[in-house]
Amino acid sequence: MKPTLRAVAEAVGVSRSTVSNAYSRPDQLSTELRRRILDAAREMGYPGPDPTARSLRRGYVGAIGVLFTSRLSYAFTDPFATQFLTGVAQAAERHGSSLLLVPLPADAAGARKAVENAAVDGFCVYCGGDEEGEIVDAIRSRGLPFVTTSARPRAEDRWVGIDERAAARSVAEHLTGLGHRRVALLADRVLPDAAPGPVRVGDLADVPHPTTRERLAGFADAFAAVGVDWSQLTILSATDNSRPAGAAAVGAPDSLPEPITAVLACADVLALGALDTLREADRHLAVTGFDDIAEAAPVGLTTVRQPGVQKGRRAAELLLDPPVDTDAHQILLPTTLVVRTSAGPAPRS
Amino acid sequence: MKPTLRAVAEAVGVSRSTVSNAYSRPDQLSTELRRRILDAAREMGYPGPDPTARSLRRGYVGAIGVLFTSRLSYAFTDPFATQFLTGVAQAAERHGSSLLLVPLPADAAGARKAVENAAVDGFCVYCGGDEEGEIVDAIRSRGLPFVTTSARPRAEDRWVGIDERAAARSVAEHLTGLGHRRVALLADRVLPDAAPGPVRVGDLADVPHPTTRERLAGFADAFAAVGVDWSQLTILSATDNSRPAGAAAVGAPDSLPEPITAVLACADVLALGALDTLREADRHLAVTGFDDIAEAAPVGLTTVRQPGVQKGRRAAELLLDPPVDTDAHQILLPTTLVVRTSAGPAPRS
DNA sequence: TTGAAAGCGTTACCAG
DNA sequence: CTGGTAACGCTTTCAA
Repeated sequence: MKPTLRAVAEAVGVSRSTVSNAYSRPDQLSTELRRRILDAAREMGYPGPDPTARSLRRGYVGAIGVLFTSRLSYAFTDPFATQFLTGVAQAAERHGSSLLLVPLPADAAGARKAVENAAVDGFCVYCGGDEEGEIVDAIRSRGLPFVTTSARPRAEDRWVGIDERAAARSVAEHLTGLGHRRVALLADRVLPDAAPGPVRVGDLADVPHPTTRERLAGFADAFAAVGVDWSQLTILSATDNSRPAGAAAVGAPDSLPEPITAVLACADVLALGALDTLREADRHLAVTGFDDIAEAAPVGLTTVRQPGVQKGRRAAELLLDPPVDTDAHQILLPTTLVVRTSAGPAPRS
Repeated sequence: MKPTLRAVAEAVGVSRSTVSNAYSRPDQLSTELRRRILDAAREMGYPGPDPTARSLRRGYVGAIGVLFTSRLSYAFTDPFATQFLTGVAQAAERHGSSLLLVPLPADAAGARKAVENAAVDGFCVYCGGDEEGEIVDAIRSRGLPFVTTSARPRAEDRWVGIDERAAARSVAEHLTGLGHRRVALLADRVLPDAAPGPVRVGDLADVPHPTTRERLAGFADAFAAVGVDWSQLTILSATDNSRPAGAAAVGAPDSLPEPITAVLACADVLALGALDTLREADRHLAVTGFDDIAEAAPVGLTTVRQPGVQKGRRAAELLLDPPVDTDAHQILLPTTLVVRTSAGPAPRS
């Protein structure tokens, strides 16, 4: 039986408040008495105030939650997610908070429940898909602060992110500038249950994931500007945001519905996978990525850089000490086109 | 003002227990009543039972803590730590638990406090240094279960790990087999405040970190077996367990106290750093690592593989559903010597 | 500087 | 199946 604060109080012969003060407000009692209490506590094996009870009473937990749409183990496997988490961890650490990593079940009800059960002071919503609405709703009804990082939210909510569409457009323009006209766009789960490979997407609005939607739209913008419209673009869907899934999605490049000269991926990991497949097939198409993860540079991947660590850090800061000025509640981070060698000029046809 | 369970009860005209049951024990009331309660709750904006209050009452949190000795952001940066976390996350996820990542301040008192304040059901102690004693002590006095992963603990404690010494010895024997006799051992913080580079270590017992101590001992075993004793080995200390720190520790290879033909690192990241420096200096020494992280294969690093993901997974499992048989509370994982190209035969002198 | 009283929001037990 | 009562372990006024 663990001793409680009460037991210590009785043993020392003081009131519970005094013992509590000995731990939490040393200035409220004499050094000598405090010493006596702490000593007695140690002797009795009292481990200090129970964190749960303390949280309940104080209304403050000392931890922030990070919500992952995909499997939790993903968090440590995906390079961009890792960058983001590093940033969050930096800010949390400085603030003295812990990080609660919350895996979200795929079903909306389960996700809601996960949010409702997390003992935290606020949430970083990392990359929600279409279920983000449900999640945000659950957080809001708990009355906790949160920061989102994908599609731009309501004006009153906190957000840190990039201009997805413009960023995507910038790589795509690089490709149109190089003469590419027949291209494939590669993204994770373009449509809900798509098999790996080409899919028909009648309308961009059908794409569930907002970030993917924005990036595809950005790509499309650039091609539209040179007279290539949406229906002429090949869309490749991966089953996952991972290198193998990217490789699988490209499949047999020669059997694609349309001949292409370039692949524009919505993430570096996908682009890397595409490169794997193409190298295997000995095809030399132009490939571009998105994010600029560490693995991109060594293989010369042309991509758009977004500051992942900073994104995480600023998200956590927004949560932990929000700027008084509400105008500063939404932070737009810069992106840069990083031109390397993976995307050369289109072959003259 | 967030509504509470009590408010819902009053609104519906039932007792608090009934509302509570509606959430936590659906079988305790009629479907119809439950529906009415849940509907009313939704309407009032009641987000469901407060997680903190629930934890206090139930005596169960639904989260396990992972304790990091080094900076928290390390967790996502260090490849081996990442593997470990992935494993922990897998197990936690399956069990429906969240992961609380707890950064430990460098000072013992702070670390103790961090442990005492974490609202969790148990701890995975990842890689404690010499302060592990203090930490384990704090956990124990809270009466929570824990699993450690470094030096083998008391018989009654849970542990998952490898035979550090034998594993280290196996790489070292590979090197002695190749004829190496004058070598340097490279490790993270061999002595408490060592500057990067060579240090004198009179006695292995002076090395604070138990894992490092074991690995160095294993290396030494192999060399002792061929007549090279401890005092003839050069010890290189890094300031950190990272690639740059490894690079810095090797410093100017030609200015080392003794000429060497090989560097045995206690971690792949350090070995990688050493390789960076040596390549820079155009020196072609043999280099070996430890862990077999993903980056090891591409550069042909000879190393010892330990199953990182599995280590994390089994640690978490040991915590989440401990085997009834206490004999199974300590799990020894296998290691394998992985011979690649980074360590060739010693030059004939 | 100390202590008494009043919760924080739940859930468990047990009687009805 | 329902509801009253008593905690869970602590912190925080507020008055002494």
